[in-house]
Parts: sequence; C-alpha cells; structure tokens
Amino acid sequence: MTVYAGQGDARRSLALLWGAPERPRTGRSGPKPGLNVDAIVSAGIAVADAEGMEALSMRAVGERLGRTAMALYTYVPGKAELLDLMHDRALAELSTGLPAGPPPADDWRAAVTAWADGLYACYLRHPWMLRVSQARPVLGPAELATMESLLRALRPAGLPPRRLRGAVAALWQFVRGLAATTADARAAAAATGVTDEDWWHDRSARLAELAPDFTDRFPLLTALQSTADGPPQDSHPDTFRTGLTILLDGLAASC
Amino acid sequence: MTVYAGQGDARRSLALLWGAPERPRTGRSGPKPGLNVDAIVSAGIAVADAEGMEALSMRAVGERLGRTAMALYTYVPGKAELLDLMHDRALAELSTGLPAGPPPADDWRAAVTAWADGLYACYLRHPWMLRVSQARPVLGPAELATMESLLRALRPAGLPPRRLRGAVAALWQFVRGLAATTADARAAAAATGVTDEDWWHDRSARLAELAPDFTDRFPLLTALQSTADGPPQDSHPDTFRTGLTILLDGLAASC
DNA sequence: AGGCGATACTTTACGCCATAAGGAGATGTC
DNA sequence: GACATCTCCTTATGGCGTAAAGTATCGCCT
Repeated sequence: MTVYAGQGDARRSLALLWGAPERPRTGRSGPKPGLNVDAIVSAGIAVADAEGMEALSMRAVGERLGRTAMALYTYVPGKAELLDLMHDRALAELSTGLPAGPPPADDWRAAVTAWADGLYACYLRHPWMLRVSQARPVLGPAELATMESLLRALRPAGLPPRRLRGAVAALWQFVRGLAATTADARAAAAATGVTDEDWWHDRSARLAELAPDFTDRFPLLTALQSTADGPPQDSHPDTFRTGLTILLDGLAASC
Repeated sequence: MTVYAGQGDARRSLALLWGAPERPRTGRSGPKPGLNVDAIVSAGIAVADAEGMEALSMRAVGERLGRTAMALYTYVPGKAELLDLMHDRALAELSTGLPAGPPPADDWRAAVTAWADGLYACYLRHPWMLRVSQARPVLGPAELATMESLLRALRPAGLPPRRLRGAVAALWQFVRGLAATTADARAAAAATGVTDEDWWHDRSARLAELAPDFTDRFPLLTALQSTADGPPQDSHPDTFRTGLTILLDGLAASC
C-alpha cells in the first residue's frame, strides 16, 4: 500500500514540522509528558526501517515506546502527520552528513551527481519514504533544504530560469523512481528469498511458455535483454549512472 | 497508501495476465460461472477510477458486480493479483489508441514525445496506477508492449546499447513521477475544494510565519518562486515539457 | 430417474487497522 | 483540600483481506 501523507491538517502538520513553539510550560497542571514528538518520530522510523511501511501502525509505534496506540494522539494529530514528520526527518540526513564547507567550485556535474547519489542512498536506507505521496510537498525544512541544495548545485550550469523547474523535476523524479525500483526489487528478494537473477530467470521461462511468439512480438526487448551482460541482476547501479549521465548531458545542452 | 502488487503468486498472476487457457469447459459440472476475470478487472478499474485507490476493496468490487467480496476469489487469487491485472489492462489503452500504421519516419524526438504524452495521459486518467509498485514489473503483455514501443521510438536515435537501459529508466520514471505529482495535486484539490493556487498561497503565508528567516535560509528557492509567472498553479504541463526537452537533449548528446 | 461430485457463491469469523469517546489517575495552581 | 488540566488507558465503531465452512445449483454417470 502506498500511504498518503500531506493529507493531514495542514496547520498542525506544518507547525510540527517547523518545530512550532510549544505552549508555555509554566502554569500547566497535569502529569508531565512522558513522550515527545521527536521520540515518536524516531520510533516510527525505526519501525518502518525494520519492518517496512506495511508494518507501520500506530500500535507498533506505541508498543516500541511502551505505550498504547492512543497515547500517541496526545502528541500527533494522526498517522498522516506522523508520516510527514518521519519523511522530513529522514530527508534531514542529507544535509547533516554533508561537508559544511563552501560549494565545490564550479563543477556542477559533480555537484549534481553528489546530490543525486546522496538522495538515492537516503531512499534506499529508508525505502518507506518512497511510499509517501509527493504532490503538494510537505514543505518541511529538510525537504526545502534538499531542494535548495540541488538548486545550489545547478547554479553554475547557468540554466535559464524557465527551465529550472523542469530540470529539478526530471532529476528528482529520476532519482526517486530508480530508488523505488531498486528498493522494491530488494524487498521482494528479501521477502521471498529468491534472488533477482533467479526471479528473472523464472519469469522469463514462464513467459516463453505462455507467449511462444514472444521474440516476434517484442523483438527490441528481446535484443535488449540479450545485449546486456547477462540478466539484469544488479543492473540498477549501472542504470542509475547512465540515466544520470543522460540527464546531465541534457542540462548541459540547455545552456 | 501505496499498494503492493506483483507480490501475488507469480504463477497464477502471470497466467491470468497472459490469458492462460482456461480449464476445458467440457465435462464440468456445477453452476455456470456468472462472472469472469475480465468483468472483475473492469469493475475494479471502475471503482478505482471513480473513488480512488483507497476505496478499492474486494467488497466494493464485488458489490459493483452484485456479489459479495468472497465471490471474487473464485476467479482471482487475491487483491494483489487483481491489481496486477488492472494495471496491465489500463496500460493497454496506450496501444489500442495508436495508429496502426508504420512508425513515423525517423523523427525520434517526436516519437518519444508522443510516447511520453500518451503514458502521462494514461496515468492521469487512472491515477491509482501510480500507487502500484513498479519493481519486479508485472510483465503483463501491455507493460511489455509499452516498453517495446518506447524502444521502437528510440531506435532512430541510435543510442549505444549500454545506454539504452538508463535512457528507458530516465524517461519512464520522469513521466511516472511527474504524473504522480500532477495527479496528487489534482486529488488534493478535489478532496479539499482548495485550488492549487490557494493552497500554495496558504502554505507560503504560514511558512513565512513559522520560519521568518525563510528567504535567508532558502535564497535560491525564493528566487525560483518569484521568477515564475506567479504561483505554480498549473505549472505541471510546463514542467513536463521542459523536463522532457532536457531528457531528449541528453539523449541526443549520447549519440 | 436418481444420485453424486464439482462448482459458484454466501455467511460467518478472525485478526488486523485508525481513531472517536470517555474514564482513571497524576500533577499542578488556587 | 478543591479543582482544573493533562497524560494515558480502556472500550467501541466501522473498516479491511481472506480463511473456513455451509448452501444451492448444475452436469455427468449409472
């Protein structure tokens, strides 16, 4: 299941994302909070990382914190908002790991490549991120910072402003899409215990059985499959590299 | 929620996709089937088109056919397989609508653009497709045909085989990713009754409130936002166009 | 003609899910 | 000490996919 996010109460969600000032602690009665938003977000990420998005339930998160599911609702309006927070927190790994120094000269190709590599790796560390809806972006600080850093990397390329939006979209979607493919393949391999290679072999055999005219109907596909050095096992890094090169070439051509 | 597919029993799924020969009808007792796989797939698509992926339940599909949810299990192993079938059926719209004539000369840019436009439109007609997992592709006939037709469009470009995989991935992921963004924006607008423009306005205002140092922290983003002709309302077609141009330029540069 | 096995479909049930509603106990201010 | 407030719990509602088992219907065979 893909999980919707960015669907929650916009006001509360944004406030939580940007660390809105909590209500003043003075003059409040009642027991002290035993939990906090950060801890809940961390627990959520831990669950999702370890057991995947489909295992991420309010119960599971609560359990990890020694609480019931309902306890979380004191701190977070609902699951959608929790997802927003998790997504932005995970994305924040990108900026924290980076060198704080000045941007690396004018080599924008290297800079964009580094950006793409970082994002790709982040998605693969947290595959559940790929199941969070992307439209109407959550607009958390980390998401905006990631965008800003891509723009910074692209700056020396001198793209005309009109093209910038398209460039950003193409790059981001490519990284995200390829990460999704890679992540899903890994997940499937892990779940079924079948390697990618075996799986393709199996499917190919069955396809040949079900569609005897396969090579006639899909000649170019057949050719593609045979030109590559063997089955597409672990072809993902390669595909990522060449796709990115194509994108960079396209950017270069755009002035 | 993103919905997993391609997770079902591979054997039955593939057989259904490729229209495996049903067991011989002669010599079978029992009541005649009142349903068939095609009808179920159509009903599923109707439900998903009309009410979105989150409303697609076995109960809902059964109801549309005047049956209970459990009746479907006579024809289809489970929900995952039904999703696979729905996805491939929807993708089949691409090839049925096309001119049957020979490929259009050597203008590969036009051909690829046509392919991308068609796929983009298909995704927007059936936004639920974007919530179907993409790794370990289902390998239904329509999916393979779509791939084949992209390869056919790309052929005159004369890409070296080593680059083909990356090119296909970059194009497909870009189209899919941008379609997802567009579709989600539309869905959110429809659900909340807030136009994209209003929504952005609202969020911008709140962002400025929550992060007063916004323009300092994100100077390039701020610049990007102001260069565009107004808010990004309906900027999707534009973004799609320019992103695609960049990709095509990149392909051209790759020989 | 009658019976029997296969098949289509239903009902029921199980264990999940998110979360609404309301209550219990702890903690602070007055 | 009274009371308001806050955390966290229990319970309940209405959903989900689907396992299991029951019922009704049909076709073949004796």
